Amino acid sequence: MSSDAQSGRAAEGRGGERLPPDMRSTSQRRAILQALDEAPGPLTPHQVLERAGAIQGSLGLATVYRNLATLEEAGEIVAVHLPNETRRYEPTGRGHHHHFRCDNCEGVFELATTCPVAVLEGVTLPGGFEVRGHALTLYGLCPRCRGA
Amino acid sequence: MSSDAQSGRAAEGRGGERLPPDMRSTSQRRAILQALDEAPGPLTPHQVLERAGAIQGSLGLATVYRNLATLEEAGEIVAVHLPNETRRYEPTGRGHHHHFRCDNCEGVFELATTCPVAVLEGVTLPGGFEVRGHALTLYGLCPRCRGA
DNA sequence: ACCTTATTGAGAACGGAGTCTCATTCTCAA
DNA sequence: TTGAGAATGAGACTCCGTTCTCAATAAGGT
Repeated sequence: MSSDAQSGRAAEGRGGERLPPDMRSTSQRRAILQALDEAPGPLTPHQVLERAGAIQGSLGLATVYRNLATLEEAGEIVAVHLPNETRRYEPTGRGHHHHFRCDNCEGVFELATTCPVAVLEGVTLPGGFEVRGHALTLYGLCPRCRGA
Repeated sequence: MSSDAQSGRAAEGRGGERLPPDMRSTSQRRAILQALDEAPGPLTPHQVLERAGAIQGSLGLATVYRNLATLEEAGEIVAVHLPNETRRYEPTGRGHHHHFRCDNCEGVFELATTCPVAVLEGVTLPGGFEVRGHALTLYGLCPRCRGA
C-alpha cells in the first residue's frame, strides 16, 4: 500500500518523481508525496503537515497547501471529500474505491472492498435522476479500535 | 412529500406542532418547519432563511440557526451532511434514504430508491472494519436539468 | 389582562480553513 | 559555477459559516 510501484511513481528524472517540466523536486514536495503514499488513507492538509514534517525537518502550512494544489493540478494526487470533514488528499492511480471512517479514532482508511453501488452508474432513477457518479463512506470501528 | 401526515406533525396543541413543553410556537418556528416539510430535499440554513422568510415576513439568520439547533435537539429535524457541502436539515421520520445532488443546478434531492448498501450493515469487512453505518450520495443530473 | 420568560432581529464577533505577501533559499539548466 | 526563477516559511489576512449580545417583542399559563 506504500510501494512506489503501485502509483507508478519511480526513479525517473531529478528527485525521482514524475513531475511536470517546470515543477521542481524539493525536499518538501518529496516529503509530502511520501507521506501521502505511506498513509493508510487520505490525509487532511494538517495531517500532511505532521507526517511530512516528521520526514522533512521544517515545513510550513502554506507550503503544504500550495503543494497539494499544485500536485492535484499535475494529476499526482486527488482530493477526497467526506461528509462533515475537511478536504483530504490521496495519490492517484489507486482505482475506484471507497473509504471507511472510524467512529472512535476518527481515522479514515481506504477500502479494498468491491463497490456495492456500481450497479447504479449510468442508470436513470425513477423520478428522472440520471446517475453519473456517487460517493460512499462507511462508518464503524477500525481493526485497532475494535480490538481495544 | 410535503404532507403533514408523512412526518406525523399534525394539529395538536398550541400552534399545531408537536413540540417539547417549554418550546413556544412562534410564527418563525412554524415557517421554518413548513419550509423544511415542503422542500424536495434537505436545506441549508441560508435556504431555510429564504424559504421560511418567504412564508413569514421578517426572519433573521440567527433565528434560523437557533431554531435549527433547537428543533434538532427536540428530535423534530435531523442534520444531513453531504461531501463538500455545508450542513443541511430535513424533517425526521422519513425513513432510511439517500440524496441526489445535481451537478448542474447544485440542488439536493431526497431519493426514494431502495438502499444498495444495506447488505453491508453489521458486516465486518476483510481487514477487520466493522460496518455500523454508511453515507451515500449520488451525483448527476436532476429531472429539470436533464430536460433543459 | 397580566406577568414571566422564551424568542426574536440586527449586527458584531468568533473560529477554522485556506490564501496571500515578501524576503530568503534552493533547484537545476546552461 | 552561476543566474533565473521556482519554491519556501512565517505570519498577516480573507472568507464564510456559525454563534453571541442585548434590547425589544410576544407566547401562553394564570
